Amino acid sequence: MTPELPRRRRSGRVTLAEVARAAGVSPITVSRALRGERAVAPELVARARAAADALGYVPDPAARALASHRSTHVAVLIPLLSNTLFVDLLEALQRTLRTHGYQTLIGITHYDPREEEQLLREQMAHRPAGLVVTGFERSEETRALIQASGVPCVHVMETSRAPGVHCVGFSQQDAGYALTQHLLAGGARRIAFAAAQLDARVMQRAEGYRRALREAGCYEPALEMLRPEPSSIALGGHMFARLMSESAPEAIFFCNDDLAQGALMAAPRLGIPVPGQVAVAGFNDLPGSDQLMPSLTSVRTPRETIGEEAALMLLRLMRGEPVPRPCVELPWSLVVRESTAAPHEAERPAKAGRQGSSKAEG
Amino acid sequence: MTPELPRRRRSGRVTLAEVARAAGVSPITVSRALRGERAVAPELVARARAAADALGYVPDPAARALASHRSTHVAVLIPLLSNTLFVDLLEALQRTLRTHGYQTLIGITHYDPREEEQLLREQMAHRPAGLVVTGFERSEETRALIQASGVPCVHVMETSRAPGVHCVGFSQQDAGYALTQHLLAGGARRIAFAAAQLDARVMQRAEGYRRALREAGCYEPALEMLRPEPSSIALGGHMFARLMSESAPEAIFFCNDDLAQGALMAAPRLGIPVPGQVAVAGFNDLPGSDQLMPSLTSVRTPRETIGEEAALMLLRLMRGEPVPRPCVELPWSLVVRESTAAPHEAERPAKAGRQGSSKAEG
DNA sequence: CTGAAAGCGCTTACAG
DNA sequence: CTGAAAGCGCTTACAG
Repeated sequence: MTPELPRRRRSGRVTLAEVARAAGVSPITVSRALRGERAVAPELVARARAAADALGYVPDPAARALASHRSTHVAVLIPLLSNTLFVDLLEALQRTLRTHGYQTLIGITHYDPREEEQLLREQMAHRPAGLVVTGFERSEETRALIQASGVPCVHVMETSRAPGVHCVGFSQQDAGYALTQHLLAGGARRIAFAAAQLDARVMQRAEGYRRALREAGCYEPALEMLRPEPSSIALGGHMFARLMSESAPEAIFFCNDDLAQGALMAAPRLGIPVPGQVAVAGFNDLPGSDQLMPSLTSVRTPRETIGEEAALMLLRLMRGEPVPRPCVELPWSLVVRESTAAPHEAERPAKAGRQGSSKAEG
Repeated sequence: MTPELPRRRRSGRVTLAEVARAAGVSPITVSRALRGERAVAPELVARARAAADALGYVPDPAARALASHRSTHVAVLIPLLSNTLFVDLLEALQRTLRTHGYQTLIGITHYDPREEEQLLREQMAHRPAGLVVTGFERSEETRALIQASGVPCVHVMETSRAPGVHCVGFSQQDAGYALTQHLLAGGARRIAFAAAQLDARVMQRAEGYRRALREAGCYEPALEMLRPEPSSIALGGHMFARLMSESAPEAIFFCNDDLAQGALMAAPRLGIPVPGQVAVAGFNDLPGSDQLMPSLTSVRTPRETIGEEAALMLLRLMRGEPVPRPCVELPWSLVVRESTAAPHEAERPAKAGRQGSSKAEG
């Protein structure tokens, strides 16, 4: 007959106190031993670890967060999940953070500053240990919220040398410049820039495009087609059709592979040979770009590495460790494929040169 | 001169006690009022709300979780994020849960039962209020873990009438059957089934395919090409090339649009007219399938609705409310496009029939 | 290097 | 319908 104990509110999980009792030390010592904090006598660390393992102890994140004012959550704000670019970034980020005991909370902003602000407010209520945000374009309120919170924050995809800013990205402008130079090298002079969404990164690519064309003395503002709506494969097809009928450029730099893929899919319907009549290039090198006919020239962006590096930087910040370089700029590479082959190349059998790619440092 | 108070560990946030003081009631009453629990006098509810708003009170999720043994986190386990299918599901899920005050923690299993188990263990440590898992295929340990935890769980993408099981999905088999019937109706007899990944849902589509062909008296096991590796656009191209050279079927049912898109992209390189020589169909209707040339016949799957319905079901379970139907089966629709056009249709101008789609209930 | 006390901010369980 | 007390499981801040 088990005695009727006073009603408890225990959750059934093994607690630190139980581990301490088993190990024959105080709960605080177990806490310190398990967290690797301070100098605890090696022997006690071993005893604490053994007892914790034996009992299957799992620290309670809620109790930990309440007592320490810091959770093991990292809030991540990205514009979209329906773009492989951000999925790759997120997977790398999440994998790296998880290895170090942190959970990732994802907020999807849909490129809307107010949505971003709302998401951030909600996430801040959960006392995240760290924060990852996309780029630098956001509302003043959001910026102030981040600043005032004191939560370590890493910016991804773009770079900035501003003091106090932590970021991991690459030079969108340099990549846009290099891609445009590649188109110029193919002999094109009338080169269009076709973009949608028009976020900061897209506009930085546009700047690279302009710089290259100005240097070559053939910048024509009329050859820019800038559309504010979300980017999509279908939109790429429409933009391609309009561009070809209205200004018939010799080459088109689409601000991302979604649009460029749409152009390549629309081309046979429109009876426009690519690259025979017009060269086409994209950006980000998304799945499918290497398989289309013709295969698509693009810029391979280092999103996995950005995710990994950003996670590592944030881990240092969250632990209060010094960060060697607050601004990490990563290399990208130009991937040259059939869609921008020079005329004489285009006449070769379709398969030739498909795997060709040249690298350029960002 | 501010008096030197004893060092506190306050986090700076507004607490329930402060709201209570401002409202002139006890903290418990404010707690109850804000949570809408029990019958609190309407006047006190109003006072509590007003005070909370005035002070900008945000409940501390960690304290709440610690005291109540339940968090506001919902753990979601999905195989991948690099497939629009799951992204659409997840976005709907997250949007609906967020509206009701729940956060979503995403775990990506990569179709690996051990990874799923590991992720679940980590997430369970955070006392999730609810759980969403993909399908029914998992390790016995994982199943036991879910069962023993007592955490409400909803299964998505597939359905099961097993007692005690909560699920939202559609009949993968019926959809596979209907798609195969469509191919038969186009006059094809030698119809191949080409699949990768081979998860439970893919094999249910295969069952639908087999059922339809057996009924028509033309099932040939040799026309099934089942590959265990992950599905991709490139793999679809390879499988298409092999199928056409080895068994030259009249139609191919690819288990998903990734593979089918790869086939459509490879076809012109291989000089194989689609649908002239072979009809091609996919599954899930992913972005790009309507833009390719020829556009791709597929099955539009109700992933957004699944996400929404699963979230609503889980909300009821988490609140302890009765669930009207524990197994929700949603309709899908057949989207007929150019890639399976009958011979006489294929000769019409390419644009004809592109937007055509017929609906069938699942 | 180790520990007893107090506290994090909430909710449960019990009274009234 | 309302509240005083106790407790959730951990860590901080202070001593020794």
